[in-house]
Amino acid sequence: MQAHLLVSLVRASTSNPNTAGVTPFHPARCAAVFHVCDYDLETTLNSGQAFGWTCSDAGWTSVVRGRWVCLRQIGEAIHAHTVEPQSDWHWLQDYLQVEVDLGAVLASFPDDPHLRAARSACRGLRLLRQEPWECLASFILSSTKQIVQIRQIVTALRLRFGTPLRAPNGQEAFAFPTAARLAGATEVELRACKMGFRAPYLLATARRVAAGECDLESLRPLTLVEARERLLALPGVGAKIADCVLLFAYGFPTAFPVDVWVAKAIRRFYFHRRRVKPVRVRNFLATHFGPNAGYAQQYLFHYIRTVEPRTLNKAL
DNA sequence: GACCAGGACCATT
DNA sequence: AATGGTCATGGT
Repeated sequence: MQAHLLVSLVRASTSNPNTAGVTPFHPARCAAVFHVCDYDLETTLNSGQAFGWTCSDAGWTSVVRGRWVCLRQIGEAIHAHTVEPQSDWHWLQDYLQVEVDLGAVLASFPDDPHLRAARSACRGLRLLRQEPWECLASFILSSTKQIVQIRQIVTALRLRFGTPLRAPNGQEAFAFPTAARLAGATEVELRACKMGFRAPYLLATARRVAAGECDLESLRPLTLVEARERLLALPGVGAKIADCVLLFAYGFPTAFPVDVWVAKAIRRFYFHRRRVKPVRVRNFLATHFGPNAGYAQQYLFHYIRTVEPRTLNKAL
């Protein structure tokens, strides 16, 4: 069934009654409200898939598709406001994936006890649709880093190399730096952002992307296998990071990133906590979780991290 | 102070 | 194919 999305636009300063009949909405406003159900914005923005959001009294702010934006959820409404007037909000609807029928996604999960527990522990958790370059670069920086540290590195990168943007009250914000901008940096400059041994990987991949040797937009129409192969050819991109980008940026619904947490969850929940051969795990992952396996992965990740964060290591 | 973090890569078995 | 070492940095 179609997700019932309602986009109502908040009256900014002056309303124009003459636009009725042409479009129900004022063509250019700086605020909008998305009515959503089964959507937990905070959980979603904090779930380790995107690293560019900061929370303040005003709400969650970041730069999406080149626009500064601030979000705040009140009940079943996500309020958004921007600096520049917006003629449409498809860029944000797409990023937030507000039209996805989460109930249908969850219903496609296999009905096993662990996913049932994960579903009730992760109410409203969504997958976003990020921009490929920002997602790819962020996850190159993610290897053996805690989520809080990935955020710190991404923030440092934005401040140091990011594209400046107008923010409210005459302030300045920074979008995630382009591949071209990072390609012109040095490894020493990148290391100053505390990314350590990941610096040469990020630099080399940025140079390939900036040089057009890997056109991230051209991956969109490819199959999962083809797109994965292209990503795996990039320096610093292995199976896990490739799958993150395929799931979080390109929206391949069966991409299934396996990090240390998901590996523990799989072993614990589905293999009696025993050591398993990688090929057995792969066969299991390819068959058990269904058409939205990537979503199931995100639920397992969030579930095992939040519900039992500390007892796990001893238990295993 | 030890252990670990949304890993990739390379050299050995 | 699969294990082990190495690579920075900082949270817990």
